[in-house]
Amino acid sequence: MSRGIVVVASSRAGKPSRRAAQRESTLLEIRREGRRRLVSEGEAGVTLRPIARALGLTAPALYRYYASRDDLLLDLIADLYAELTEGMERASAGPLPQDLAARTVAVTWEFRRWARANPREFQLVFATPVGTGEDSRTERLDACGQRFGRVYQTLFAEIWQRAPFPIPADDDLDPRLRAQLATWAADNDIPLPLGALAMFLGCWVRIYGLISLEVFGHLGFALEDVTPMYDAMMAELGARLGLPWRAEFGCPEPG
Amino acid sequence: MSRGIVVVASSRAGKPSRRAAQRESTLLEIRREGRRRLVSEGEAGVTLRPIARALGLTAPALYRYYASRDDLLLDLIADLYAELTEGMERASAGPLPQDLAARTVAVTWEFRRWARANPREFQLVFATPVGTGEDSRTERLDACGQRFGRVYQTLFAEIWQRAPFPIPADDDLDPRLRAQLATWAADNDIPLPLGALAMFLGCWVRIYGLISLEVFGHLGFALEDVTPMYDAMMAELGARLGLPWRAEFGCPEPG
DNA sequence: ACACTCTGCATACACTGTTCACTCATGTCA
DNA sequence: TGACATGAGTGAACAGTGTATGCAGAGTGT
Repeated sequence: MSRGIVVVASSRAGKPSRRAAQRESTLLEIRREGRRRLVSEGEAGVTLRPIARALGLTAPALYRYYASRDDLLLDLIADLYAELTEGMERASAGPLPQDLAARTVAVTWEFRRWARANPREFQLVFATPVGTGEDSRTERLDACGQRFGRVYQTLFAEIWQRAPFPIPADDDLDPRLRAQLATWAADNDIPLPLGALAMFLGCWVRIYGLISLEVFGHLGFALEDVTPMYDAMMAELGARLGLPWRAEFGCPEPG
Repeated sequence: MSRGIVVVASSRAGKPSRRAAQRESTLLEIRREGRRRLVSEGEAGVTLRPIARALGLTAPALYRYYASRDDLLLDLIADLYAELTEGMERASAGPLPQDLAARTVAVTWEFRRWARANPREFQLVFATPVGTGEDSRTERLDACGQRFGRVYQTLFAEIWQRAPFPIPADDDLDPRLRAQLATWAADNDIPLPLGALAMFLGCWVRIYGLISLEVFGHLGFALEDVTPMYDAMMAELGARLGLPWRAEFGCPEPG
């Protein structure tokens, strides 16, 4: 289902017809309003009638723009997801290109910042079981996920290529794990040794694990403020990756 | 609100009156039916009318047992959570008490088993932002969380006390982190050095991170079957904790 | 000016959680 | 045993929800 909405054709020339412009505008308004509700009240707060009312419409009118509520929601989530990725890409491009340590810090900090600023969206994107919802959902978010993953993957590859760091030898890897890593590397043309890939996954597990635990409040039993532990983890990861760490990488701001 | 239901008084003597027994029975049926729907269709699938219909009642009747749908849901989630903890406690008690490596493996394996068998409940319990829902929710689940945490905490303390393993010195810890760990240890009478506590949190981050990523399908981009990586991680954690690892700890079964 | 498409609306349907007034069986007490 | 209170369950109703249908009117291309 879910693909019942056809993009309106613009008038033959390049300039969009008045109607197409109007459509684009209300489409934007719908997303803006929906997003506000998603962020402030969570997934359940995205309901059609209030959204429609906010722009002077009625609920069925929204079906001219989205085939279903789920479609709208998916669009909103994908938007947030894309924004996260763009933020991380910007963060990665912020420091000098050759300052890989600073770029790693900036990217991960942006990830954490976004997660803490948008806990509900973080849950929707990063902590929702697969197979929940329709396939279109999984499909679309997978596309976003690939772009997200590329940020870390390219950064990691750069780090390795600039200055290889100690990794486990292929023979030290579980044969089953080794086979999977080999498949992954081959399918995606990743020019890294298998041990480095294992290391990459290990780093991702720790970054994701710590930030998730923080966002979901599952470190409160021990830590009131996760930032010091986050800093310590990043420093350790930096050390393992052979990144020259600097004092300024620690985050001064509390909470 | 949410506490509008008073337990019916049993007749003066110990034996429950016929009515109290009946009540207990239908209460159980409600939970059983609700649980089935929660597991099979997720949080949104727990709706009053179908549950009531399943036991030959109407929806308002359920309000004699639960003050609201949220209350019922909370009960169901807490039940699942408690079952997880009990499963892990059983797993910890399975091997010989002095075989700490086997107990660690068994406990964590049970955690992973439960998470994969109940992804939706795993999300509800371990991956839902704090502050979502009412305070009673947070409160109740926190109580369950404490019991859950105790399984790992006691096991970890036993490991350390039996045979201390290398830990960072206090001076090597970030002062802010050190202070938080000290507070935590003091408030809960944990007889472990601060470095060991940092290590505990680090282990928890990795276990939680890997299992979450698996359950939420965020390792599929690289690994088809997470078990080998899980085994590798457990072996590494075991090595760090000085646990004598044995080949049989690896899980033979795929997927 | 025509025909056509697209937008939006009113209505309706089947749901949802929840409240209210009411009935009727059960339990308690004089 | 009779009187009374309690507690379980009901049907009706309310305010919501997503969604389907049919119809009006505006925008657009010929």
